[in-house]
This record gives sequence, C-alpha cells and structure tokens, in this order.
Amino acid sequence: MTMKTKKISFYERRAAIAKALGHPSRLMIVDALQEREICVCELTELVGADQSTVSRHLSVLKNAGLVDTRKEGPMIFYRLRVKCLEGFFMCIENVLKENLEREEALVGG
Amino acid sequence: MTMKTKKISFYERRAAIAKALGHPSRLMIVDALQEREICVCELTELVGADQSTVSRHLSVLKNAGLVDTRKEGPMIFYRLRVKCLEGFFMCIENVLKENLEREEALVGG
DNA sequence: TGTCTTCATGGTCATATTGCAATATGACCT
DNA sequence: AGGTCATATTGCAATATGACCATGAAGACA
Repeated sequence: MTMKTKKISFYERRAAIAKALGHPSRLMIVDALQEREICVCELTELVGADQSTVSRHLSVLKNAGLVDTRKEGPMIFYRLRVKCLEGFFMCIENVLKENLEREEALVGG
Repeated sequence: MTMKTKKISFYERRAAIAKALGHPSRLMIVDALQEREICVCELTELVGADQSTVSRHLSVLKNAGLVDTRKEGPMIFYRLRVKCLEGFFMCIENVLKENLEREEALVGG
C-alpha cells in the first residue's frame, strides 16, 4: 500500500465520524444522550420529524460507532458509546465564537 | 420565535461546522494547515484531486469559518482560523479507538 | 500587449442524503 | 392466533454533494 492510499483511508475513517455529526437532528440527539439513555419514541418527539426519519438518523450514528442500543421490552434505548464529545463541542463553540467576532469586526470596522 | 425553532438554528450552526469537516480531503487539508499556511497549488498536490475540486473544498472550509486566506502575488495562502481542532481530533480518535475495541471484542469472544 | 501562472466559478453528470408514507418486524398481552 | 405498541426497513421524490472539464479573472513579467 502506498503512503497516499494509507493517508486516504486514515482521513476517510475520521471524516465518516465528523460526517455522522454533521446534521442538526443527529447533533440534537447526541447532545440529549449526553444526559442519559433515551428511547426512540422520546427522541422522535425531541427531533420533531417522522419516526422513520429519526430511525435512519439513529442508524447513521450507530454505524459511526457513536451510539449503542439496549433493548427493554418493545422499546430500544440509545446511549452514547463515547464520553469524549466535550472536546468536539468545545471545538465547535470555539469556531462559532471566532466567527461571531469576525462578523462583529466586519460591522464595526 | 418558538423554543423549538431556536433549538434548530442552534444545532444547524453547529452541524454546519461538523459537516464541513466531514470529508476526507477537507480533513486532510485542515490537518496540513495545523503546521503552516499553504497555497492552493500545494494543497492541490497534497489532496491529489483536480484544482477546481480542491478550490471548492477550500470554499466550504472558508464558509464554515474554519480557514482564512492571505493573498501573495498570484497565490492565495490558506491558514487555520482556529487553534482548537485538537479537541475535535482527540474526540474522533477516541471514537475510533472504541470502535476498534468493539471489533476486537466481536472477533475474540 | 501578450502570455504564463494561480485560483475561482459555471456547467454537467453521477451519486448520496434526506424526508415522508407505507410496510415489515418483534415483543407483549389476551 | 389476533391485536397493539415500538422500531426498522423499503420505495420514492426532492435536493445536496462531489468530481471533472472548460472558462474567466487577476497578478506577474517579458
């Protein structure tokens, strides 16, 4: 395997995770799951989309390895598989803060 | 504005940033820019795609507020606008590590 | 002026994503 | 078995994305 090929698969794996987090509904879900595990029915209410749509978003998160499931009777509870999302969210907040400052600078100066 | 609308735009802004990082070429670019500012011609070589394709990726990163540009003669240098990407990458690595452990557990037992 | 380099943009095609409706699956209860 | 609730999956339409080619704009330089 060439170095370039290796590099590509390296970034592909990482980009897949970022991509899974790149949708507002999925971000909302992940954020809610930081508190506690939540069933699909409750997540569907939270997101406010069709149940089938939410189910698809959940499967995207699951395929990325971000969440895991637990069965309890007819219900399925989703929970975060990783606790490290703070770093991710902090990074995003930092970018948004910088963007805001830039906008203010453009208006003010 | 209702609470739900507010929440949506909250997550939309954050998801847009994650989405901008959700492509292997863009991740490769951002990673390279952690070292130093780089011109489009060099980034084009690095990524190994058409110059127009790389230019589009760069505009995605710029629109997300992740990078900024500096003109020098006919060249345009791109540089990171934020230094916080460590937290982002650490989070990704953490997820990948967890995923690897899960795969090993599935094989092993 | 003409040409070369560097980068961005419009056009076009192939593919992926997203959303909803409809249907299937699976568990539980009677 | 039949009924009901909670999820997953499939089909389809609309839209977004990503790649290339061709072209355009701007600076450097003879």
